[in-house]
Amino acid sequence: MNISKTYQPKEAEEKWYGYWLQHKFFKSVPDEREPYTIVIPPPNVTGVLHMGHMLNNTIQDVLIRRARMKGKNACWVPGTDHASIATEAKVVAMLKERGITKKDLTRSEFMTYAWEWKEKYGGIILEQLKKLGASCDWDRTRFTMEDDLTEAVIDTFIHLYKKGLIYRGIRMVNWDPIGKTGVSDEEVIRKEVNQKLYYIRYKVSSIKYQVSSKDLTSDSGLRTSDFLTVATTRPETIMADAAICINPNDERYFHLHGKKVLIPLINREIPVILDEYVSMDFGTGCLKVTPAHDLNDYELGQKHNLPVIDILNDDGTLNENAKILVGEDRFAARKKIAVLLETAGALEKVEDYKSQIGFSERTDAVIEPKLSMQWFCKMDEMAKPALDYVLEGEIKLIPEKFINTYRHWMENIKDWCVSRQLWWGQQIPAWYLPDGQYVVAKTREEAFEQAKLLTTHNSQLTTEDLVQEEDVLDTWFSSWLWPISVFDGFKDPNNADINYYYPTNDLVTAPEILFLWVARMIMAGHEFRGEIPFKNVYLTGIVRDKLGRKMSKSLGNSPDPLDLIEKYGADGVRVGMLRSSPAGNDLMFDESHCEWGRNFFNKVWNASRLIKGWTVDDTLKNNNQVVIEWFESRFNEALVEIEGNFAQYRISEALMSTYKLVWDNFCSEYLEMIKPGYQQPIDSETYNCTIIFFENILKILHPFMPFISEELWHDDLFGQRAEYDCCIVAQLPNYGQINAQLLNEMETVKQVITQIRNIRNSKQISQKEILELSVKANSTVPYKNYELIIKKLGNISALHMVSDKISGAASFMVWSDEFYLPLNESLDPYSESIRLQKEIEYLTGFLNSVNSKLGNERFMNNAKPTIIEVELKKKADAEAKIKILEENLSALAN
RNA sequence: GGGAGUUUAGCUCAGCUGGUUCAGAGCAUCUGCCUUACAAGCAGAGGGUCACUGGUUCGAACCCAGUAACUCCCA
Repeated sequence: MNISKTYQPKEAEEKWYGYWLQHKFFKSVPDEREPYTIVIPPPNVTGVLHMGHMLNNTIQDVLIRRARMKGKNACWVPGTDHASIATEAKVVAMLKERGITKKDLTRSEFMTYAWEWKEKYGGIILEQLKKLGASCDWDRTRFTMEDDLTEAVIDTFIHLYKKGLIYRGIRMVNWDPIGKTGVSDEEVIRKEVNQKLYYIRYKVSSIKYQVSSKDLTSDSGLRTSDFLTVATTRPETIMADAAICINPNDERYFHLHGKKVLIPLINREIPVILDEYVSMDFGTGCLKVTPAHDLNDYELGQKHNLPVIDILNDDGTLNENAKILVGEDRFAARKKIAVLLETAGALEKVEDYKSQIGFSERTDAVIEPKLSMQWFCKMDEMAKPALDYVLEGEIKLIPEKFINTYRHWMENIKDWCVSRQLWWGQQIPAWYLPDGQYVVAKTREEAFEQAKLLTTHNSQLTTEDLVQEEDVLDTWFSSWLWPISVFDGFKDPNNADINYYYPTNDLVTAPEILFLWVARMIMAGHEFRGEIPFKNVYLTGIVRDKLGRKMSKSLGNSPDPLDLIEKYGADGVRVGMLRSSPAGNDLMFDESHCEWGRNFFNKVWNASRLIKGWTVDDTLKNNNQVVIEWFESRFNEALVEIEGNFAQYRISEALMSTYKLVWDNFCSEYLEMIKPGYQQPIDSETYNCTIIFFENILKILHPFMPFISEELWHDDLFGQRAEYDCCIVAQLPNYGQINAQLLNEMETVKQVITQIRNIRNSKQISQKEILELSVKANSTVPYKNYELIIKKLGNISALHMVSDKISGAASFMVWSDEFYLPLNESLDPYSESIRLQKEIEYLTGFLNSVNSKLGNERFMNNAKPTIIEVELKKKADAEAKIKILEENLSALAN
């Protein structure tokens, strides 16, 4: 018998995880049972477990374990994502340590190093998930860049290209001039920086204009009608200007409509255009439009058909298009041009200015918006059915509030830029001919066949002349296929697995990737299988620290999940995470949650120690029948609650229901009620019932706390278990009868006990001092049935049913019943009368409010009959109680 | 700039169909207990202008409108 006062999780965690694996309880193969499937949101292969993963995977594990215990064929597919950007950065860092730079390597050499890195360090996170207790079918582990999944990516790209959904186009990317690469938005760190705002004068070139009086009174930047003034933080880009834009409603500038102006220093003529996009309040109200070097300007330029003049080289120096300062770095050029403008009399003033600037996460270079040729996937056609699935409820978002967000996004969807300027990933299967034309094909040979058809003038073309697109596909272009590709649905569209497991049931993920990932999986499901990929999407919150900051490595505010597991046990961390994390709401993480979890499983542990300490005496008769029946009812009631909570994905509520059942009802109430005196034996009937109750409790605890429940499942308490008789595969108990009257009566009895304890506390009478209790029952509650319970928990020696008040005794009421506790010391009549008066006062106020309701004709006419009934009962109860209290008060006076 | 959300006890959050004098839980606080399962515990207690302003209703934390603060997503 294990007598340790506290449960030691570590040993049990290792033992049982190994046991589960060894007995293949996580393994799933299609059979006749109903499937229940979850595909894991594949974590980055470079990743280490963070708190977000903990929450996310705990929820998935709870769902999958519950499904398993409900007799379903539960299949949780794990895997990792190749994460182009993050992994490539890791590999570059590794190479740097070895003194190798990426640009000295060929693509295939680089890929060799990258795979080496992946094999060595990748997938640590999956090992960490095991520590959490994740019951994934590890035999099914997939990787988004493994051969089969890569083939699926290439095939789907070609499929979409053939459908006309893939095209090339120009797009503004975040350019890192030091790293000489495009970086994703996620890798751009925005910082507030002190800058200067330069006010630059552009000369109006056509002289024909009329002077309006407004020009003279306006305090705008327009000093004379010969000039307009533009405020900019980037004077070095004026050579790339394509227009000046003003708001058409801006009265200050009506005279400029249709005019042209000259760029200072280079005297190139550009038009003044009108667009409401320009804010009249900011700067001078005149905006220089530089399509090549600003995203908004680019869009404005597209709208107004402006030329795109790119004046920057890849390294951030000015190129020939700039005409002046060619070869200078952009920042040096900024300083120099300010001087030139000043000298030319075109610089009106310079102001200090604060604004947000993007920096490259990796090189800390100021990000330069840069136009480049990218590959795109058309979205509008695919978005429509994906939107309908959600609007029509075929796919449920939990919580529902995300439907609005989803719809808004899907109705305003932009084409997806699928190319990335990296090597680690699936290289785009496009092949360029020497003349710049291209074909899309799976292999060089197929590409060559197609290319031959394109070239009429070049019969010399060989396969070697084709150059494959350098860019790889966006990582999401492989993850959007995940629910299909993990079951080989592309390689073999009719295989047993995909037919059985797809569509999957629940997807558990973070709301920030609702569009990046979830929406696209829905599109892919429809496009490639004509079916939804999953039925429910449970969106978790973001794990934040106590200050509300997102937990991140760079802030260093995230605890190491493995340390937490070490400290509080996997079970403790699991329930700690779940406790205050309703779907879609952020979780303010604090270690005290885990402490709470640890205390919870320790309570369960100690309950087992108590039961184990009992000796059974077969000759004893069962005095606890009413308690046993009550707990049965209470247990069934809790089961219904828990089931209801799960049905609505209120997982933290389900946990709280379980917690209350176990801690309050089972430990504090049931066990205390049946507990025999010290070193006294217990009757066999009560003991056997208790064992059954405890086993059922282990079952409902298992999805939340798999390790301790499995450990106790195999305790001596339950005798010898067969090898495969494990909690993980036990079937959840079915509901039985709920005796509502019994539950109500017990609530009343519990109140009586609380009141007795309360009087002890307030009168400073020790819990050990034995008292007698007299009951003047005005209701029909059969207190005698509960005599043993009241005696035991109230430390009462005798329970007298009386028909008269007892003077001089401490008294209290539960509903309309009167209770008297004669004390050794005499009561202070003064404070007792104050107490009674206060209570009467409160009840009178209550009664008045009820009476005013009942006296309100409109209430009587409109309220539902059941509500009126309740009010009438409240009135009767209050009146009866006031009457009794007044009697007691007058008795006190005599 | 566009969209979504949040605001309830000191803290973190519940409150589901509007109906128990305007409310619950855990943590924290206070009081008393080392009572032979558990001090990681037991028995109690205190603590609230349900962000603000209006409206609808017999009745509002809940429905509607507006305001404020904060958060997230997209650009």
